[in-house]
Amino acid sequence: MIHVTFPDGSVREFAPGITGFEIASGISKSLAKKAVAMALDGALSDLHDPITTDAKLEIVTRDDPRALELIRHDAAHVMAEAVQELFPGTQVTIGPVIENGFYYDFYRPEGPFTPDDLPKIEAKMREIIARDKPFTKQVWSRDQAKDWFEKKGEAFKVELVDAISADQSIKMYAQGDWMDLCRGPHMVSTGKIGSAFKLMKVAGAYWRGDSNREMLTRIYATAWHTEEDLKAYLTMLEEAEKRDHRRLGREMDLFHFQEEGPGVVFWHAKGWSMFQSLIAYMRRRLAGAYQEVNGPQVLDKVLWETSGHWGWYKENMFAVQSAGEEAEDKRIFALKPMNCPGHIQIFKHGLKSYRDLPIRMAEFGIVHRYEPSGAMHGIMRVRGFTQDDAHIFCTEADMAAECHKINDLILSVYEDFGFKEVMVKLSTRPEKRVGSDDLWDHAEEVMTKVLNEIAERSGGRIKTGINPGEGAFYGPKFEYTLKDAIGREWQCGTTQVDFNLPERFGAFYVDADGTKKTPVMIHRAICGSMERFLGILIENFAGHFPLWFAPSQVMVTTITSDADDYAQQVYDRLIKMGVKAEIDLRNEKINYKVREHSLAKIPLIFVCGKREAEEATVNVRTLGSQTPKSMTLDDACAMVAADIIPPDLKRVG
RNA sequence: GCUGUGGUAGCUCAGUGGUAGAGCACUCCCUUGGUAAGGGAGAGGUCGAGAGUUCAAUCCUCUCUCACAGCACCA
Repeated sequence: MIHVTFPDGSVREFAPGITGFEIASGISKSLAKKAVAMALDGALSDLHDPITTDAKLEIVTRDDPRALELIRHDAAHVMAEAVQELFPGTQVTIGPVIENGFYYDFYRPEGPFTPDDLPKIEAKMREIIARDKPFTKQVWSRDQAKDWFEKKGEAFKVELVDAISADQSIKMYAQGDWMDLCRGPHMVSTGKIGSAFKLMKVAGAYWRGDSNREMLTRIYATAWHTEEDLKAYLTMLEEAEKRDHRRLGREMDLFHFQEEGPGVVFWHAKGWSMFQSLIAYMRRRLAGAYQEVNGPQVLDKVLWETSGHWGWYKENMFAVQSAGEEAEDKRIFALKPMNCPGHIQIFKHGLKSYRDLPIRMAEFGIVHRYEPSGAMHGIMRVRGFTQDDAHIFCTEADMAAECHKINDLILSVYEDFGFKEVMVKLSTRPEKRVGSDDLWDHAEEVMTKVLNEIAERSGGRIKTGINPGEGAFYGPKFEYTLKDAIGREWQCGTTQVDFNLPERFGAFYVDADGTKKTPVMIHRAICGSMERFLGILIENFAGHFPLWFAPSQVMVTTITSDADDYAQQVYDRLIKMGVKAEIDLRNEKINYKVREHSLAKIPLIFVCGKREAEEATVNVRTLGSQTPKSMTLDDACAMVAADIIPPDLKRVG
């Protein structure tokens, strides 16, 4: 007999081999009817699997949160069946569950699916679900599975069977007449999938993610417990689209792109004002600890050969040469893709003593990288961008302390922009690397210790983790990922220890004993790319920036032209105070002006009418509020003066 | 870079093998209106670029380019 423990703690005895379904049926008919799967010691499995050992058992019903994964997975199988029913000759490959849904990759010699095919496939899926055929499992031998797929012309499945390690069984799941290789588990029948799903889009995807292999046609879909959940998800997508930085950038007149400059940003006045606010803020945060420098934009390729970029990174670099056909100077220069070689030249200029270390060299460096055309995305991924870059030249003994200093700064900066949830991950040695194992052992040891200290000091607020093998070839690194207002994660900051570059360039300092020593170099960025960080801010705030960061803070506007002079005085005063104010004296109704400036997401509208002019007041309308508030001009100015102070300056009082 | 889909006025988009249309925005006129669109008139486009087919191309074909979605990439 085996002992089965139920969620309420009770234990019952059963004969070995009893199934979850049998147990559920024994409890109640309705439970058996509602059950879709079971969890044995927390692991989901098929309801009809035999239970052979003592275990904790939970009967999983369709409304259980864990069933969602099953709904999606089952739906993927149904999608594959629907496709093969509608389009014979289409090969199935893989169809995993992903965040918010699932996809299935198909191979079609006659070309990819089009969006027009989706409604047909979806209708067929609903038909299959209505048939409500049970999912049944069989364990096959490797040869049997290969043979079966070969006969069906499923070359990709044969490859998958081959890839399954010898110690694992080959499981085949059938739903009616249709059968697929699958790890499982599945629900009891296709009918349990329900109707809250929708095919979203078609896309190309490489077989096994390898750009040298076949391009498959992928169908993405979303699936949920209920129609309400589905609707909520679709609404969320619409919301995300509304805060797309490319759209807001246009609507708020921040920047634009045009054909002649793929991947480079035309910053308009308001966007540039934000850009400058960000840099001004960062400069204040660096003051005292860092020296800001500026390296040249264009340098002889020889320098990039020394740094190794010309070998490693050439495909991503822009070469620059005299454009004159008659020019004698045929030297090839490169537009800098990184700032480090420039900083090392500055470090090398003049002898450095151990007393000078650590030297923290910062630059808001503009770099150009030839990104693949398909990689570009608004201001998030561009070919020309500004890094808030710094390089710290220090001794090995300084490393841990410097990493901590950087960490404190990064977390504090993120918090000033309202990002409280941050994840720090340590990337360890990759396969291809430079430096001895001893060196890596030591560096990883130091950084692991730092990582643990970061987690401890934050009191659990900062989550940490390890990315094994993801380090740079020249050293381990920390990567900082923040979470935005709608839960998306963005990797921004990075701290990278480098044993390689200082040596390549022959950088050294004179140590206490008079000998030459190679410094350790730490690369670090906080925002990463200023352009991208601004994009993240735009989407995070959906354009509703905190007052201190808004590119346009106050709009002064009038109700009638009688108040023009007064409004002008208000505007002048705000400008003198350093407020980013604008004035709108147009002969338009106040409704019209309020609507326009609200849509432009200007945080404050100071409405001036005849009454305000007489009483020296302004009527303050805050973005998002329907009820304006009358204030004396002095009070309104005092309020604005207090609220435009950036958070770092507010801290010092 | 790969697969697919697109590019028509500043923006959002309609449209046709006989060289173009709407709404908003813009300019002017009327209107001076108290918190999310007052009314009228006007101006504005080499239909992404090049080549081809055709009597005729914005429309069909090809090449290029840019954008979008996904993949791949992201020292």
